[in-house]
Amino acid sequence: MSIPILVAVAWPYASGSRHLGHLAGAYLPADVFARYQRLAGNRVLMVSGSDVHGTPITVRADAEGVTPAEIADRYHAEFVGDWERLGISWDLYTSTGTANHAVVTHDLFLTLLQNGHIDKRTSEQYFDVDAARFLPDRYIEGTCPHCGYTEARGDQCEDCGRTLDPDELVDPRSRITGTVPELRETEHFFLRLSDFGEELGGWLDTREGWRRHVLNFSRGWIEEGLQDRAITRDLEWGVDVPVDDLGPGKRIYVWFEAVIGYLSASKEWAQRQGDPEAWREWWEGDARSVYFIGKDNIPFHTIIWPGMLLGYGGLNLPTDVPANNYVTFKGGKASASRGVGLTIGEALGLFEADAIRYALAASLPEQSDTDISVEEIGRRVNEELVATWGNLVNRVLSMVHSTCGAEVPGPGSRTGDDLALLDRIDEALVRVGGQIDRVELRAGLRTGMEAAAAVNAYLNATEPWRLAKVDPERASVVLGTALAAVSGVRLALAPYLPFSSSALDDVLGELHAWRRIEPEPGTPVPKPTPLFLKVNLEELLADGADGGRGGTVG
RNA sequence: GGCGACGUAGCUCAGUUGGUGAGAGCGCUCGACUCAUAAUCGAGAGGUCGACAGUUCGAAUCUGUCCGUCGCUACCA
Repeated sequence: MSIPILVAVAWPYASGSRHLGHLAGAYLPADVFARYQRLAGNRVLMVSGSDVHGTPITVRADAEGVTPAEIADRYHAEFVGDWERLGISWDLYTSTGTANHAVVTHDLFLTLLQNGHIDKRTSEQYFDVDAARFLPDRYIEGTCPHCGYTEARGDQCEDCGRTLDPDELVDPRSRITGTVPELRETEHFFLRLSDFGEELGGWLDTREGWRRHVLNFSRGWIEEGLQDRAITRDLEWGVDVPVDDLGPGKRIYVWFEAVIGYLSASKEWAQRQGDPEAWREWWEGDARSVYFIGKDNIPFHTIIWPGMLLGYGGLNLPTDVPANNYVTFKGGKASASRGVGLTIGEALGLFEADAIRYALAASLPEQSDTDISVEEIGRRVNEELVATWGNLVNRVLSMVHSTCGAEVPGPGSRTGDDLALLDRIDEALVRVGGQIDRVELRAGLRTGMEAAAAVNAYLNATEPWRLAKVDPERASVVLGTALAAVSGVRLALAPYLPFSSSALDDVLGELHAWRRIEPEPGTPVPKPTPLFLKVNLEELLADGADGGRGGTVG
């Protein structure tokens, strides 16, 4: 039975490099899930893209003296390169800067407006007279009322860490002109989230299999009472507002617009397929939609986006939002800007892609935050990935090469022990499939590695290197069995380790289904090269690649 | 301050709705093997499950208090 499954993945913010925490939080788990579902025969649509709007990008652009588009383009290109090198298997990776995205955003906005879920309200905001524009919180500086820090921003004091409102600042001044801003009335559109509180609460109560921290967090939000939220801003950079009664200088705010990316990307994908209506298969009826995000994104995906979908009507709400917790580096929250943890690019300079994928998949913060370091990644790679799996492949292929005439042997007559091993592997495949389907990805990887260990144990028990001298026929059967078992383990690990998996295509055949395949007898088996490189930790650390200082900041 | 969590073997982490003697990987000790990237396999040692009090026939698992850690509380997403 083939099911349409939308794999919706958090939109990375194109304001700077993403780090391993982001990778472990959303992109890697989504990719493992999607790769498995495709092998299982389901119709996967995996989409995401770069989020290119919002204030931090304009702040960075101002600081560097370039346009926001240049910042967004730079990091979008970097992300695309990261995904390529990591093997993240998008059906479409786009951005929120496309014309299509604006069209879809306008459709959502206008429909919600027409349905009465968006209204217009007036508030007071700081206005820079010289620059003739309203100022986002981050564009206002002043003295922190709590600690006296003179460079505090309108949204937060970076010295004492407290969050602020701009009107709390002593001696506020504009970051653009340095003049004293004045409060002026401004109009903005608001999403009437409060319209959906009851319905969303009821919907959450029907969710089964959701992670506890995701449900707790979401219910907490609803119990506190949903606040209507402004969805436009006084900005020049963003999707424009599709009605003109607000006047110029207003844009749709990123959090409203970015989540729409899941839908606009699906539509863009359909258009590229030459079948503009094809997206409906994943958004209507009996489709599954699974949103892979970090925990900081939970309310946007369990409250706000579902609310928008309810208000729009006719589209599926998320089936599951298996949000991850954080990966910390030596106890500190990863942050590229503070030099804590490794960016994806830095990590790819130190480790092979599959090595990174393995180490992170083994440490995914599915239940609680997990801690990682360069040393820990290296240890996982050397003592688990290389020792258990890479070495198993190498020892089996080496023996087949040297004792089976350098080709895949026929099955021969397998004994009960041989068949028991293969049964064990097939059971593991069923288990791994179930675990990945439930997004228990660490457990699935563990199951796959245990299967590899079982093959190692089988070899130690049957000792084909000795049989080769006394009973070549039996040795051939054992090695053929071991190779068939390796074929199954390789499939179990394929969603996690796509590069090393496909490196075995020549000997073991290409993967097309979630079912162990018998290697084709007679297939040439050359002298193997190691599947993974061992990590030289001392060298890495001597080069200063310690992933930052770690520890806690602030 | 408010909110959400977390504190389980040396390290990193699992422990569904409370109930056979508390688990895994790695590390450590001992043993087997030597085909394989000094890799593998087996056995073992090691924890009063942060502290205190309570509910219960019975709690790592529920309640309260305390100590410690983290995240959120943004016109970041």
